[in-house]
Amino acid sequence: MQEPDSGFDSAAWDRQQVEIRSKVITTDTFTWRVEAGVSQDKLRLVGGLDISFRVDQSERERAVACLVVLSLPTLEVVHEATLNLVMPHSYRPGYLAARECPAYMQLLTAVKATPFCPQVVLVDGFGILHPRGCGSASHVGVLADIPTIGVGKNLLHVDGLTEQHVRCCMRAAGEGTRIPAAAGDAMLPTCHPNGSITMPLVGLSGATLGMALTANAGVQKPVYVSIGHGISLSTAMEVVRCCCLHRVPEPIRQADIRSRQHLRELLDAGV
DNA sequence: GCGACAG
DNA sequence: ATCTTGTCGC
Repeated sequence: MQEPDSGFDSAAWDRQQVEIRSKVITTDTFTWRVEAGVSQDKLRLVGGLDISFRVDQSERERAVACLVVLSLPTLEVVHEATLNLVMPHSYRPGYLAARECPAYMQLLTAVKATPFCPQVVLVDGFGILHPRGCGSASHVGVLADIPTIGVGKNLLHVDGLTEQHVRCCMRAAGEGTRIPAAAGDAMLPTCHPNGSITMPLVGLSGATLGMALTANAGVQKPVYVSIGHGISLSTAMEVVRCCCLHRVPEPIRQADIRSRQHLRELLDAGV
Protein backbone atom coordinates (compact mmCIF):
# COMPACT_ATOMS: atom_id res chain seq x y z
CA MET A 1 0.00 0.00 0.00
CA GLN A 2 1.38 3.38 -1.06
CA GLU A 3 1.43 5.96 1.70
CA PRO A 4 -0.40 9.20 0.83
CA ASP A 5 2.69 11.41 1.12
CA SER A 6 5.49 8.98 0.44
CA GLY A 7 7.23 11.67 -1.62
CA PHE A 8 7.56 13.97 1.38
CA ASP A 9 11.14 13.91 2.67
CA SER A 10 10.85 15.24 6.22
CA ALA A 11 14.55 14.65 6.91
CA ALA A 12 15.46 16.88 3.99
CA TRP A 13 13.12 19.57 5.27
CA ASP A 14 14.65 19.21 8.74
CA ARG A 15 18.05 19.94 7.27
CA GLN A 16 16.79 22.93 5.33
CA GLN A 17 15.08 24.35 8.40
CA VAL A 18 18.26 24.05 10.46
CA GLU A 19 20.22 25.67 7.64
CA ILE A 20 17.78 28.57 7.30
CA ARG A 21 17.58 29.00 11.07
CA SER A 22 21.30 29.81 11.09
CA LYS A 23 20.58 32.75 8.77
CA VAL A 24 17.68 34.22 10.74
CA ILE A 25 18.36 37.71 12.11
CA THR A 26 16.50 38.61 15.29
CA THR A 27 17.28 42.32 15.34
CA ASP A 28 15.99 45.21 13.24
CA THR A 29 17.60 45.30 9.79
CA PHE A 30 16.03 48.54 8.57
CA THR A 31 15.93 52.23 9.40
CA TRP A 32 12.19 52.84 9.51
CA ARG A 33 10.26 53.19 12.75
CA VAL A 34 6.64 52.53 13.61
CA GLU A 35 6.56 55.77 15.59
CA ALA A 36 8.93 57.89 13.52
CA GLY A 37 10.22 61.37 14.24
CA VAL A 38 10.30 64.05 11.56
CA SER A 39 13.78 63.09 10.34
CA GLN A 40 13.18 59.31 10.38
CA ASP A 41 11.83 56.85 7.86
CA LYS A 42 8.31 55.83 8.71
CA LEU A 43 6.59 52.47 8.42
CA ARG A 44 3.98 52.90 5.67
CA LEU A 45 3.49 49.58 3.86
CA VAL A 46 2.75 46.32 5.70
CA GLY A 47 2.17 43.04 3.88
CA GLY A 48 0.02 40.06 4.84
CA LEU A 49 0.24 36.46 3.56
CA ASP A 50 -2.26 33.64 3.90
CA ILE A 51 -3.59 30.62 2.01
CA SER A 52 -7.06 29.07 1.87
CA PHE A 53 -7.62 25.40 1.01
CA ARG A 54 -10.44 23.24 -0.27
CA VAL A 55 -10.83 19.85 -1.92
CA ASP A 56 -12.39 20.08 -5.39
CA GLN A 57 -14.68 17.66 -7.25
CA SER A 58 -11.69 15.67 -8.46
CA GLU A 59 -10.51 15.14 -4.87
CA ARG A 60 -7.57 17.43 -5.47
CA GLU A 61 -6.61 19.81 -2.69
CA ARG A 62 -6.82 23.25 -4.25
CA ALA A 63 -5.54 26.46 -2.70
CA VAL A 64 -5.36 30.18 -3.27
CA ALA A 65 -2.49 32.13 -1.74
CA CYS A 66 -2.95 35.85 -1.23
CA LEU A 67 -0.60 38.75 -0.58
CA VAL A 68 -2.09 42.05 0.47
CA VAL A 69 -0.28 45.30 1.19
CA LEU A 70 -1.84 47.79 3.58
CA SER A 71 -1.02 51.43 4.04
CA LEU A 72 -0.50 52.86 7.52
CA PRO A 73 -2.03 54.43 9.46
CA THR A 74 -5.31 53.97 7.59
CA LEU A 75 -4.92 50.20 7.09
CA GLU A 76 -6.45 50.43 3.63
CA VAL A 77 -5.50 47.70 1.17
CA VAL A 78 -3.41 49.29 -1.58
CA HIS A 79 -2.27 46.11 -3.32
CA GLU A 80 -3.51 42.53 -3.71
CA ALA A 81 -2.14 39.53 -5.57
CA THR A 82 -3.35 35.93 -5.60
CA LEU A 83 -1.94 32.63 -6.82
CA ASN A 84 -3.89 29.45 -7.63
CA LEU A 85 -2.37 26.16 -6.54
CA VAL A 86 -2.89 22.40 -6.46
CA MET A 87 -1.26 21.09 -3.30
CA PRO A 88 1.22 18.23 -3.87
CA HIS A 89 1.03 16.81 -0.35
CA SER A 90 -0.94 17.20 2.86
CA TYR A 91 -0.18 19.36 5.87
CA ARG A 92 2.24 18.16 8.53
CA PRO A 93 2.79 19.93 11.85
CA GLY A 94 6.24 21.47 11.86
CA TYR A 95 6.47 21.55 8.06
CA LEU A 96 4.00 24.27 7.13
CA ALA A 97 6.61 26.07 5.05
CA ALA A 98 6.94 23.02 2.81
CA ARG A 99 3.37 23.67 1.69
CA GLU A 100 3.12 27.43 1.80
CA CYS A 101 6.57 28.88 1.20
CA PRO A 102 6.80 28.28 -2.56
CA ALA A 103 3.62 30.27 -3.17
CA TYR A 104 4.69 33.01 -0.78
CA MET A 105 8.03 33.33 -2.55
CA GLN A 106 6.36 33.77 -5.90
CA LEU A 107 4.05 36.47 -4.55
CA LEU A 108 6.86 38.33 -2.79
CA THR A 109 9.18 38.17 -5.77
CA ALA A 110 6.48 39.75 -7.91
CA VAL A 111 5.62 42.54 -5.47
CA LYS A 112 9.27 43.53 -5.14
CA ALA A 113 9.13 44.82 -8.70
CA THR A 114 6.24 47.16 -7.87
CA PRO A 115 5.95 50.39 -5.90
CA PHE A 116 4.02 48.41 -3.28
CA CYS A 117 6.89 46.35 -1.90
CA PRO A 118 6.05 46.06 1.82
CA GLN A 119 8.62 47.09 4.45
CA VAL A 120 7.58 44.14 6.61
CA VAL A 121 5.30 41.14 6.04
CA LEU A 122 2.97 39.42 8.49
CA VAL A 123 2.78 35.69 7.81
CA ASP A 124 -0.02 33.37 8.98
CA GLY A 125 1.97 30.94 11.14
CA PHE A 126 5.08 31.07 13.30
CA GLY A 127 8.64 32.30 12.97
CA ILE A 128 11.29 31.15 15.41
CA LEU A 129 8.62 29.70 17.70
CA HIS A 130 9.00 26.31 16.07
CA PRO A 131 10.48 22.86 16.88
CA ARG A 132 13.64 23.72 14.92
CA GLY A 133 13.39 27.48 15.32
CA CYS A 134 12.35 27.95 11.72
CA GLY A 135 8.63 28.29 11.06
CA SER A 136 7.18 29.44 7.77
CA ALA A 137 7.59 33.15 8.58
CA SER A 138 11.33 32.69 9.15
CA HIS A 139 11.60 30.45 6.12
CA VAL A 140 10.05 32.95 3.74
CA GLY A 141 11.79 35.90 5.39
CA VAL A 142 15.27 34.48 4.87
CA LEU A 143 14.65 33.22 1.35
CA ALA A 144 12.94 36.41 0.18
CA ASP A 145 15.33 38.60 2.21
CA ILE A 146 12.52 40.67 3.68
CA PRO A 147 11.56 41.41 7.30
CA THR A 148 8.78 39.03 8.44
CA ILE A 149 6.65 38.45 11.51
CA GLY A 150 4.86 35.20 12.33
CA VAL A 151 1.29 35.50 13.62
CA GLY A 152 -0.33 32.25 14.76
CA LYS A 153 -3.91 31.74 15.92
CA ASN A 154 -3.16 28.50 17.76
CA LEU A 155 -0.03 27.91 19.79
CA LEU A 156 2.51 25.36 18.67
CA HIS A 157 3.50 23.39 21.74
CA VAL A 158 7.25 23.98 21.73
CA ASP A 159 9.82 24.18 24.54
CA GLY A 160 7.23 23.46 27.22
CA LEU A 161 4.81 26.19 26.15
CA THR A 162 1.14 25.24 26.35
CA GLU A 163 -1.92 27.14 25.25
CA GLN A 164 -3.62 26.26 28.52
CA HIS A 165 -0.96 27.92 30.65
CA VAL A 166 -0.72 31.01 28.47
CA ARG A 167 -4.45 31.59 28.48
CA CYS A 168 -4.66 30.99 32.21
CA CYS A 169 -2.11 33.74 32.86
CA MET A 170 -3.72 36.19 30.46
CA ARG A 171 -7.20 35.62 31.81
CA ALA A 172 -5.89 36.24 35.33
CA ALA A 173 -4.24 39.46 34.16
CA GLY A 174 -7.46 40.62 32.54
CA GLU A 175 -9.46 39.93 35.68
CA GLY A 176 -6.81 41.46 37.92
CA THR A 177 -6.40 38.23 39.86
CA ARG A 178 -3.18 36.52 40.83
CA ILE A 179 -0.96 35.15 38.07
CA PRO A 180 -0.11 31.45 38.34
CA ALA A 181 3.58 31.01 39.14
CA ALA A 182 3.81 27.60 37.51
CA ALA A 183 6.38 28.54 34.85
CA GLY A 184 8.38 30.83 37.08
CA ASP A 185 7.91 34.58 36.98
CA ALA A 186 9.25 35.15 33.47
CA MET A 187 5.83 35.11 31.84
CA LEU A 188 4.23 38.15 33.38
CA PRO A 189 1.37 39.66 31.37
CA THR A 190 1.19 43.40 30.74
CA CYS A 191 -2.15 45.21 30.61
CA HIS A 192 -2.16 48.13 28.17
CA PRO A 193 -4.23 51.34 28.26
CA ASN A 194 -6.41 50.26 25.33
CA GLY A 195 -7.41 47.05 27.13
CA SER A 196 -5.06 44.76 25.25
CA ILE A 197 -2.87 42.28 27.10
CA THR A 198 0.57 41.03 26.08
CA MET A 199 2.67 38.28 27.58
CA PRO A 200 6.15 36.98 26.73
CA LEU A 201 6.30 33.34 25.68
CA VAL A 202 9.28 32.00 27.59
CA GLY A 203 10.12 28.36 27.03
CA LEU A 204 11.56 25.95 29.58
CA SER A 205 14.96 26.63 28.01
CA GLY A 206 14.63 30.25 29.15
CA ALA A 207 14.40 31.58 25.59
CA THR A 208 11.72 34.14 24.75
CA LEU A 209 10.14 32.65 21.65
CA GLY A 210 7.39 35.18 21.08
CA MET A 211 4.53 37.15 22.60
CA ALA A 212 0.87 36.38 23.18
CA LEU A 213 -1.42 39.30 22.40
CA THR A 214 -5.08 40.02 22.90
CA ALA A 215 -5.86 43.03 20.75
CA ASN A 216 -8.48 44.60 23.03
CA ALA A 217 -10.59 44.01 26.10
CA GLY A 218 -13.29 42.21 24.11
CA VAL A 219 -10.89 39.50 22.92
CA GLN A 220 -10.34 36.39 25.04
CA LYS A 221 -8.29 34.19 22.76
CA PRO A 222 -4.84 35.59 22.01
CA VAL A 223 -2.81 35.55 18.82
CA TYR A 224 0.83 34.52 19.01
CA VAL A 225 3.52 36.77 17.57
CA SER A 226 7.04 35.60 16.85
CA ILE A 227 10.06 36.91 14.99
CA GLY A 228 10.17 35.74 11.41
CA HIS A 229 13.34 37.36 10.13
CA GLY A 230 15.16 40.69 10.18
CA ILE A 231 13.19 42.29 13.01
CA SER A 232 13.30 42.40 16.80
CA LEU A 233 10.43 41.08 18.89
CA SER A 234 9.71 44.50 20.37
CA THR A 235 9.49 46.14 16.95
CA ALA A 236 7.41 43.22 15.70
CA MET A 237 4.95 43.88 18.51
CA GLU A 238 4.78 47.56 17.59
CA VAL A 239 3.99 46.62 14.01
CA VAL A 240 1.34 44.08 14.94
CA ARG A 241 -0.28 46.39 17.46
CA CYS A 242 -0.79 49.17 14.94
CA CYS A 243 -2.50 46.65 12.61
CA CYS A 244 -5.08 45.46 15.14
CA LEU A 245 -8.74 46.30 14.46
CA HIS A 246 -9.97 42.81 15.34
CA ARG A 247 -8.42 39.76 16.98
CA VAL A 248 -6.38 38.94 13.91
CA PRO A 249 -4.16 41.77 12.62
CA GLU A 250 -5.60 43.39 9.51
CA PRO A 251 -2.99 42.33 6.92
CA ILE A 252 -3.47 38.65 7.74
CA ARG A 253 -7.19 39.02 8.14
CA GLN A 254 -7.51 40.64 4.71
CA ALA A 255 -5.28 38.00 3.09
CA ASP A 256 -7.44 35.32 4.73
CA ILE A 257 -10.73 36.86 3.60
CA ARG A 258 -9.55 37.50 0.06
CA SER A 259 -7.86 34.13 -0.47
CA ARG A 260 -10.98 32.36 0.77
CA GLN A 261 -13.26 34.39 -1.47
CA HIS A 262 -11.01 33.91 -4.49
CA LEU A 263 -10.88 30.15 -3.94
CA ARG A 264 -14.63 29.94 -3.59
CA GLU A 265 -15.18 31.84 -6.84
CA LEU A 266 -12.65 29.63 -8.56
CA LEU A 267 -14.30 26.37 -7.54
CA ASP A 268 -17.83 27.65 -8.02
CA ALA A 269 -16.86 28.42 -11.60
CA GLY A 270 -15.80 24.79 -11.96
CA VAL A 271 -12.22 25.66 -12.90
C1' DG B 1 3.52 3.47 24.74
C1' DC B 2 0.95 8.15 25.43
C1' DG B 3 0.13 12.83 24.35
C1' DA B 4 1.00 17.15 21.45
C1' DC B 5 1.05 18.89 16.90
C1' DA B 6 1.12 26.43 13.06
C1' DG B 7 -2.27 25.75 8.57
C1' DA C 1 -7.38 24.51 7.01
C1' DT C 2 -12.59 23.06 6.00
C1' DC C 3 -17.76 21.32 6.61
C1' DT C 4 -21.79 25.80 8.19
C1' DT C 5 -27.01 29.97 10.09
C1' DG C 6 -28.41 32.47 13.00
C1' DT C 7 -27.64 35.19 16.77
C1' DC C 8 -26.15 38.13 20.77
C1' DG C 9 -23.89 42.51 21.41
C1' DC C 10 -21.09 46.90 20.77
